[in-house]
Amino acid sequence: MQQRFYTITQLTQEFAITTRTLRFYEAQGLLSPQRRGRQRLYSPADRTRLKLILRGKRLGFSLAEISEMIGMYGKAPGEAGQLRLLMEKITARRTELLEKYRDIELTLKELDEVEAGARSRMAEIGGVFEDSAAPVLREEEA
DNA sequence: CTTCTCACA
DNA sequence: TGTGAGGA
Repeated sequence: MQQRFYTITQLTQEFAITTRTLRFYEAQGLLSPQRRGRQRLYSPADRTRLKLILRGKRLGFSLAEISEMIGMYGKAPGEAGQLRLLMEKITARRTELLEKYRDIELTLKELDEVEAGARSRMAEIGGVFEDSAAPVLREEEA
């Protein structure tokens, strides 16, 4: 293998993270770049690990979970065990998200009810809302 | 610029 | 799960 390395700043620029984040991941045991003197040198493998970490983060996994998932590389249960763990994590994460989703739906429904109450009360006292004719807009997030 | 530690949300 | 500060 040709040893091409990345410096900490190269990685921070490539992945839009800070040096402190990278060092933090290292302190948490998720990365272990080699050193040239006191400087960190990240191998292509380290870079790949970092990608995995960031992907895990996007999916909402904790660093501990991510560490658990990618950390068992070449360990006892092997790849099959690793994949099983991943499946478990995915199921758990989906359940968690669906639960939140239901909570949000409930809250939205309650907001509608409160709003309806406010509107009818306003009508009773003969007042008018500024936007009484405007449709309720709900923008989706990107 | 890099490194580290400590406090803090 | 990181950030801010301050020093080397």
